[in-house]
Amino acid sequence: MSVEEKDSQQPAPKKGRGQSGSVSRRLILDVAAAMFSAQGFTETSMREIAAKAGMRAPSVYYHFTSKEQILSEILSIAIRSTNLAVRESVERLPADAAPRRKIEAAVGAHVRSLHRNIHYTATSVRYQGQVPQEVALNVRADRETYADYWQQLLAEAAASGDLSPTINRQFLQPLILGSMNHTINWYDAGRGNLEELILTVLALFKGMWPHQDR
Amino acid sequence: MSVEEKDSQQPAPKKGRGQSGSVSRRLILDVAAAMFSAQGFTETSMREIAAKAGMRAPSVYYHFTSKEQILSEILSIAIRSTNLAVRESVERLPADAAPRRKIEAAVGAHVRSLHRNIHYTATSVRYQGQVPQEVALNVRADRETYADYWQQLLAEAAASGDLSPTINRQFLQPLILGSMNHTINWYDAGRGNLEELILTVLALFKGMWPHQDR
DNA sequence: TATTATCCCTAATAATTGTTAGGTAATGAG
DNA sequence: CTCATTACCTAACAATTATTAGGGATAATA
Repeated sequence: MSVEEKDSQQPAPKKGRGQSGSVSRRLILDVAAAMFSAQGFTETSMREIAAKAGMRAPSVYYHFTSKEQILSEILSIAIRSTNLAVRESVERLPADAAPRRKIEAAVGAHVRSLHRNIHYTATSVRYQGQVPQEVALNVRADRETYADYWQQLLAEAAASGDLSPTINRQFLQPLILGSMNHTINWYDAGRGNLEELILTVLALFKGMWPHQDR
Repeated sequence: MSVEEKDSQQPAPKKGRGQSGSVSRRLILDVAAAMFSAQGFTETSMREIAAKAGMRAPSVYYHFTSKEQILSEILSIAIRSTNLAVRESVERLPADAAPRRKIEAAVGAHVRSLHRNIHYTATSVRYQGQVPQEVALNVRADRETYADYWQQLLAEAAASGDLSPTINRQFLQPLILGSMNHTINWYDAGRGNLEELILTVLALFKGMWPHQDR
């Protein structure tokens, strides 16, 4: 109350001797994600990360409290961005769209999101259940939120009879997400046509629908 | 010629002060595979491996020349055993079996092999293209042999019209293998029914066949 | 019994790791 | 100009790592 109020003002504090703080922070995340996904977490040292970000290892600790925090933020960014992209693509459909159309939209958005920020998502996919405990706790909520959304989509499809009865629903979600996630290991988005990959995934998964017509 | 010939005789050298050599060797591989698949390669130390095998770290070097050699053998065992199981299951079919039946047999054998030696295969799946260079060179041949076999199965199916034309064949193999391989991350073979998982995979993939009937 | 190969041991080494302590140059505010 | 904040730096540390050197006990062989 007694202090000055500085509402809706970006501080824009250009200080120090190097880059702006948030720029360096994002740069560290970017290079760390690239190296974690290519070599692995433990195989990447703080000295390597710092070097590629144009600084020395101890300077990284000005932006992050530990190496694990870097990993934790990378995983959160990956999961949240995919979660957001998938939701938006589904909500962009007509309100009365069939569950099958929603799931097809979600598949496309998931694959596109995977390959748009490949370094982040590849790190996320590669470290499922293999991250240090503290990191796992931080990311668990984001993971469950996303998994729940897919379960909801599938439950809608099942309720409306859009799912083939020969499909065990318990296995469906991990099978679908797993096969999409695995594309980060072999699909080179720089060379190929991502939309064609999505169409092939949808064609391959036609077995989940009771009618084969489109 | 001048030396004694001991043909077809197992040496069976029970010596030293601990277990028989080959028993310890296999034990080291088993515990290492379990820990590599659970924690990762770099996150597992030679001291830990040795402890679980009932010895001290330097003793491991009596059986293996390096930590990387242990990883290399684990990967080879995983790939070779799956390769063998898949081939045998296909060759067990009638000689004139349709390509579709062969692929379905291969899918079942692959999934069963994955979950039979889960520690070895999980290590293999998790370290695709992320292993030290020397290890990658040793295992590359085994990997390519197995990949070639699948390409052959798929080529047969395509030639006989058993493959849906809307499927991009270039993406088919990695998509199929990827979704199966990813089951090691979520499917608990101890609890569930593996054969039901296989049936669900086959049902889900029905989109690859031009006719939906069976 | 003497010998030898096998299988494991203790002790030690050099290298690398994540992280902390404490300092310094640049910038903007007063 | 003064001063505080920001964003980096060098130096150093304790811990852990894979690996080597060299030794000793066991058991089959001769």
